[in-house]
Amino acid sequence: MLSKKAKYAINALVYLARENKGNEPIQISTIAKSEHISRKFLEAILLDLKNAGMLNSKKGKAGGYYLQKSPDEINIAEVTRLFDGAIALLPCVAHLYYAKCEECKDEATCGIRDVFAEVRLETVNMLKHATLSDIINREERLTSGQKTPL
Amino acid sequence: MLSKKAKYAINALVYLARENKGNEPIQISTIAKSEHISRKFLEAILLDLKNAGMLNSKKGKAGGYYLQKSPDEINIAEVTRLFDGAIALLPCVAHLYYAKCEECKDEATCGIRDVFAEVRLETVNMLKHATLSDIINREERLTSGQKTPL
DNA sequence: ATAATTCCTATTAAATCAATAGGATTTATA
DNA sequence: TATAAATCCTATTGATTTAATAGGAATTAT
Repeated sequence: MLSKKAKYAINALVYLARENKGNEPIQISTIAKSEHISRKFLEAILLDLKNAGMLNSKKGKAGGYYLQKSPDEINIAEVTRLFDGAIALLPCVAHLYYAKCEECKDEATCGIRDVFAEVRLETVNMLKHATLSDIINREERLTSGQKTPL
Repeated sequence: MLSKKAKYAINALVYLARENKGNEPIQISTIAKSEHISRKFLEAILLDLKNAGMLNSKKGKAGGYYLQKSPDEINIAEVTRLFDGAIALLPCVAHLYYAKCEECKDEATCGIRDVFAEVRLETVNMLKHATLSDIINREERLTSGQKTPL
């Protein structure tokens, strides 16, 4: 399961991508109210997103947060990695967070590893394609009741 | 990431499927040594697997554990669910462990949910096909250096 | 009877998670 | 230039989960 941090981060990012066409700063408390997130908790989350380069902020009165990158350049893979670490289900198949399974005898011939390598590959692939733009497209498609045209 | 319990359970099951063709009971301590797992910890894990119907045991002297179902009827999806709960990354897309995202406004039109529903579907699909037999096949293929024939 | 094994319950130490608290810093604007 | 309103930063906390450990009860082959 995703952590609450990761989930709230995604919700906040999608909110900003949806509501903030002009890129004027939006306050933490506005996002917190709309998305039903504790303001103080969200504060820390948005700061992390800023330090990761996805958001930028304006300080002081009339300050707030806005997207630093375009909505099709921010994807769910990088957000979940930022808060929850590896996407892989086993450390030995992670790329950015690789670690050896201490109990493993031979990584190269491990059938379990082989399974989870495939799972990781597919998952990362799907989450990388899930950009903020993509998510908003899905919202619109679901809202209007359309199906994917194919 | 999988919990250690889930990982150890998979290792133990694959061990039993590989080493235990005659289905005579194998002792906990034998598996623990081979797979580098704490004996006491493995004890609890194997008991859970027994209660879930995947293993059976013989008590007393010369007792031990053996597979209750055939190796192609035990898959990684059910093992990880047993120890780690839902495979889904969001509660709202889980099937067996469904729960509402409290902060969600409308599940039916949520683009985030839509993404994670796809991820879950693919993951469950892959993990269901990853049976003990399949894993041992992979081991053999990897050991002999063959590629999948296609 | 004995030894060897699984079965069962309880406890624990450490880590992680989800949040809260409080104030420092920055900035628009009256 | 004072004030209000916002982000920024550090520290703390309570609850939960994880990964084990401990100790003994029950069972069974020899």
